Order: sequence, then C-alpha cells, then structure tokens
Amino acid sequence: MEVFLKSVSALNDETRVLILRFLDEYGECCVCDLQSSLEMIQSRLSRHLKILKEAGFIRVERKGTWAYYSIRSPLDRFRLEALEEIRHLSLELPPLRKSSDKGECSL
Amino acid sequence: MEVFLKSVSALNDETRVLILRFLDEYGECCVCDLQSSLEMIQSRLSRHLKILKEAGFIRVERKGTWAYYSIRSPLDRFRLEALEEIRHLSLELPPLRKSSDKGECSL
DNA sequence: TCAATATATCAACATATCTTGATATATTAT
DNA sequence: ATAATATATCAAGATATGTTGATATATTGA
Repeated sequence: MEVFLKSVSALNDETRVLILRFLDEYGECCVCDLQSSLEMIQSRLSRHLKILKEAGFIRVERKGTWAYYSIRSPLDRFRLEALEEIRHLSLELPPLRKSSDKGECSL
Repeated sequence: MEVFLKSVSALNDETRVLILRFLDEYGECCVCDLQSSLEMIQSRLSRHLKILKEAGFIRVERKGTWAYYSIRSPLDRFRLEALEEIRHLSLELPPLRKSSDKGECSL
C-alpha cells in the first residue's frame, strides 16, 4: 500500500506531471536545464525531483556538481501506464533550453 | 490534465483504495453494507464514494433510499491498470457484511 | 584555501484534504 | 401528514502538501 500510494501521490501534482512529460520528451536533463526550460525556481524543482525519484519514476546521475535526471527504465506496468497517460495529455510543453551544454547555467 | 489529476487524486487515499478493492472483491454494495463491513461512519464513506464516482471509478444505482455502488465498467486502460495494481496489494480486506439484505441496516 | 556554481534542505506561510458530528434531503411505511 | 431510515452535505478543526526565500552542502577551478 505504501509504495502504491507513494507512486500515486507523486503523480498527484501538475508540476510533477509536467516534469515527467518533459523528461519523457527530451530525455536526460540537469536541474538547471529544467529551471530555464520550465521557468521554475530551483528549490521548487529540487523538491519535486526528489519526490519523483523516491516514487520510482526518475533516476539521477551525478556528474560533478550537476545532477542529471531522466525517466527510470525499466518502469513497472502501472508507472508505465501512468506515463503513457501523461504522454497523451494535451499540455503545453515548453521548448528545451539546454543551458548546461553551453556553460551558461547561471541561474 | 484535469481529468487525469482527478483520477490520480482519487487514488491518493488509503480509505478510497480500500473501498475500491472491497467493491472489486465483493461487487455491488450499498452504503450501509460498506459502513458495517469497513466500520466507517457514514459521512466519511459518503464523501469518499462521491470522490471515486466523480473520478470515474465507480457508479451508483439508486433503489429507493438505498444507493448501490459498484466498480464502473468498462474502465479505461489507466483506471483498469490502477485497479489491477490495487488488486495485488496485500491489504487486509474485511469480510462482507450484507446488512442491506436482512433489513438490519440500522446504523 | 577561497570563490563560484549547482543542487539540496529548511522555515514560514498558504492552500488543500481528511475526519467527525450535526444537519439536510429524500424515500418508505404507518 | 408524520415518523423512521438511508444517504448527502456542511462546518470546524487537524494534518498534509506546495511555494518561496534563505541557508547549507558539495564540487570545481584559481
């Protein structure tokens, strides 16, 4: 029950659904990429990424000070179906701003 | 997004997960059956049943003063997968107490 | 070591959700 | 019409969750 509710409550937020959809669309991103792309302040993103990670939806790979987040793979049936559902939502997905590549990550 | 979040937030509660599992296991029940079986006060049940209904998981059929709730059918893929997930949770399912049949519904 | 940068966590406040007991509504039987 | 019963809704309080700005931690480079 705990694990199920953790998954479900992770999905129960518009911000986190957007983050999932964004990572699903564009692949691995570091926090500052997400900041510039989604126009969210860092503490807010960090919080939601942690929740999504602990719910088993995403993984993080650290490279130096950067933290690269991506959809975890493989996903179990339920999480996969949730992701599929999210994929078909008509939400406005902002374009990817890869500030990490260009060393212009100064947010 | 709204519809998705409505489904998800309906799932995001231990009480409602139990109600879903219960209806899935035992089929159609009226509110007083649920009261006596799940040992919950009536206003609490009524609230959660409403949320589950509005989220598309259950339906209600009125017969006189009784309201019979059951899992809605057909369910879409996501809701069905959620139900399947719930089916495999190891939760303590109390036995069915069909007080409605015997006219002993006096809670 | 020190400064700069990326990320994580904390504290305070605002908002949402759950629980309970009280009340309202609706149907049935007398 | 009145009483009894089943269900729904409301109000108030308690708990959980989200947002923000400030601070902490950790890594890199000078």
